[in-house]
Amino acid sequence: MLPIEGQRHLKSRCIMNLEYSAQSTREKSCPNGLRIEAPGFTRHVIEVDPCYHGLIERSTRYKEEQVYFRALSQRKFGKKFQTPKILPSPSTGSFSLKNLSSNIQNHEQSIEKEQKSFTDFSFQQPSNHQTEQLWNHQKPREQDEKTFVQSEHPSQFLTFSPEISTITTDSNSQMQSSQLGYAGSNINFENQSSQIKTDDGYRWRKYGKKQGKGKNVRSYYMCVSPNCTARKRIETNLDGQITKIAYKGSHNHPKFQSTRISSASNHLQMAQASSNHEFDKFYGSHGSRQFDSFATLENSSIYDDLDRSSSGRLKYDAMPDSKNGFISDGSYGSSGGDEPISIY
DNA sequence: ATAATTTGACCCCCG
DNA sequence: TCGGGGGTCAAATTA
Ligand SMILES: [Zn+2]
Repeated sequence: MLPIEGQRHLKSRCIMNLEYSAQSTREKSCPNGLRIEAPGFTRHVIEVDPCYHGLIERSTRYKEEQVYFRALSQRKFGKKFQTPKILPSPSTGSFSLKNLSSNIQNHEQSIEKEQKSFTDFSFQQPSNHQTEQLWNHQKPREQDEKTFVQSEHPSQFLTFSPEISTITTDSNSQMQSSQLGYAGSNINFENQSSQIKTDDGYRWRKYGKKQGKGKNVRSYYMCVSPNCTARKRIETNLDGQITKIAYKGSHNHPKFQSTRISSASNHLQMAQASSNHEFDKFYGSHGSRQFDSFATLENSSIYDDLDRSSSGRLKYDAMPDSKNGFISDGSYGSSGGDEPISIY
């Protein structure tokens, strides 16, 4: 699944290795540059070197300890144009990764991973005071530490002083950076999915992900059944372990999981799945163990209308005892959320 | 071609 | 109004 070198897709991305951004949560573009939101941090603004004005419009999320910035925005240039050849830099030209390796020191790992080139922006640190605190602790797990050392320049303002690069990454790049990284860190998606069952008899499609402040990541799923508006939110900690699961809305159909790959493990569901035809029994019997919390949800008329007025776009009527519309499943030890919870 | 995931961009609330 | 957050959309990618 991971792309291999020389694979078809070539992407160009302008990647900057910012040490400090390791734990940034997300970024937003702002008039003066890029705003980086990091848990615990006060906002950071990255000033963009003039030569990049208009070229760097937004950043992407960080992956591991890095933050990738994309230089051109599709919006600006049209979607079709989406593969920005990162312009040969105004100032410098493209470079190969070696150069940057020079600058960016500690990330050998990362570097090697990205054998492609990426841009390294050196940053200065005008004022950095409190910032660092964040850096120190927070480093999640082992891999990170070695991988990165972002000690020296935690800065609040970064300035790109680009040596730009032309990156031509082929897909492997991404894999290296992101996936590898994760893989390296003990848990990777697959594992977790396998070891921790979150299967509740429904099929969900992921539609969003967000890193919350601190150490949890929330993944949002919606039921794949047509017209079903049920949603599920899974929170995981840094290690990828699920710490909480919450539901929102109710299903308008029986459980169905037929499409599940008949992996040995899902027998029970299969059974139920097969009976999609009877809607009736669904209502009566579905109460499979822990997810009964659903029951509570169901009766509520949450979904009557989806007007849009609050979060995001759809609005659901406030549910009693629900947070943001999601009702956490009690059985998941909704304990603060740091502790991995065992499922099943 | 189809289905699912990824993820930057947005929306909305709140202080 | 900005900025911190939570949640969602949807085009692009992948599978
Ligand atoms: Zn459903």
